[in-house]
Amino acid sequence: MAYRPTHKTMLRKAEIRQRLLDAALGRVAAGGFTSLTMQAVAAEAGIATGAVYKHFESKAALCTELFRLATEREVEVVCQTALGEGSASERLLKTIDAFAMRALRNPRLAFALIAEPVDAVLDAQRLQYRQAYANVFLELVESGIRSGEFTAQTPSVSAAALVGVIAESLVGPLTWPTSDSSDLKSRTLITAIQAFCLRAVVASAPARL
Amino acid sequence: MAYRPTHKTMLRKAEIRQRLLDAALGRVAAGGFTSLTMQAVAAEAGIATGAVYKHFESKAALCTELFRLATEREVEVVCQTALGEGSASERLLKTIDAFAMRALRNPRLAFALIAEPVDAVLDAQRLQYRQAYANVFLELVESGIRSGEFTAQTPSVSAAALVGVIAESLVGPLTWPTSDSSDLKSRTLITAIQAFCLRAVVASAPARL
DNA sequence: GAAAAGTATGAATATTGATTCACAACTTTT
DNA sequence: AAAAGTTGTGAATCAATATTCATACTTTTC
Repeated sequence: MAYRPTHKTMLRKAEIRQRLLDAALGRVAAGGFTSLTMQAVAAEAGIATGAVYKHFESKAALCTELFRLATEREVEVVCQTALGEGSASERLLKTIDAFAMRALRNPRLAFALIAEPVDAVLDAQRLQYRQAYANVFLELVESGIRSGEFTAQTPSVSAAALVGVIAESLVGPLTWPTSDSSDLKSRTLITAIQAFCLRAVVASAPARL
Repeated sequence: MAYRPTHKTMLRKAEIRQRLLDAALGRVAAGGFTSLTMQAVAAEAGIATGAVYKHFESKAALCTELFRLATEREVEVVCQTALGEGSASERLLKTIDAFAMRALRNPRLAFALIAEPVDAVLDAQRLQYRQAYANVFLELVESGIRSGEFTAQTPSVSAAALVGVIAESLVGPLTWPTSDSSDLKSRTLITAIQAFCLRAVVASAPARL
């Protein structure tokens, strides 16, 4: 034998792989999956087009990994909030806030992850992503029902509906490039969304937190 | 001079144009905008590829027209229900039912119209489409508030949120190919969605219709 | 430093599908 | 029926990208 990958080379390889993912994420955040070309990613990462294929089987593989990473992070944050401390209502409000703030801070990326279809593979992943959010809300709703804070309802439907409310209410603001996340409008918007969601699950008079 | 289009020829042209639109709609209903190729449309309409361009400037033009027709029809139906007879709550329930039934009856088309992005031009149109629905709900919500049936809320946000609830709750069932619109599951699903929406706008104890 | 294994290059190839084009066929006018 | 305008044909062209490939460079082992 004559060559074995060593720590140093593997580190280097991992680093380039990371650079590729970063470049890809940058692309998507800037112009959606549409603007994600292998050429552009390679160039941005500082290597030749062909070399990308030493790190990722195909464009689909790259997208898949990218999607997984991006969404894992997002879901993690939301999950933390949704299943943390406090009453179910409090957690619902906080979760909506967290989700919306993150989305408004990076509208293009949020849109790409939430709505922009690319191909069959990614679409399937996106469904998983939404499902992941829905699952978080599912637990939240169920705990709210158990504790008596929320009215009787079909938790799976409510969970999907909550995801829908949030996503749809944000698509407009996300698409219109008016996205000042520190803006007064954003605050007002988020508050209104929170109120809507709370009423939907609580059903009694809208608790003022 | 020597030739002027006459009634007969114009009729024939209009008929072929219609055939093209039908073929295109069929395609979209079957496999989304992705499967809408000029070749396929031409073949399905029984003419040659190039001839399509005698009827539509470009693929984009064809898509635009198709979208306009399909959505106009849908919005019309929903609008009729939403702004017709009855209390605001009744109308809300009926509207959700109408929307959902239509969507479940033709899931692929509904998905294409609601969510599948294609290009900038169409995306803009889709926003208009959703906006059109939102506008219908906006009037509905406002009338509900005026009549005292609905609680105080930000009507524009509620309108978008309602569109979101309905769309998102249906995406799963729409994507899973389990779509029996006459199915018991569909009924149950729709009922749950209705209840969620009603609570969200009414806020007092969930009216039993 | 030579062999082995891996990685990088980037131009060439392949693919997919919109669009064009030279030409044929059909309609109306005179 | 010849002229002029319109529509139809379908293969060729164009464009945009993903993917491959012959070749060159790097790193490790001996």
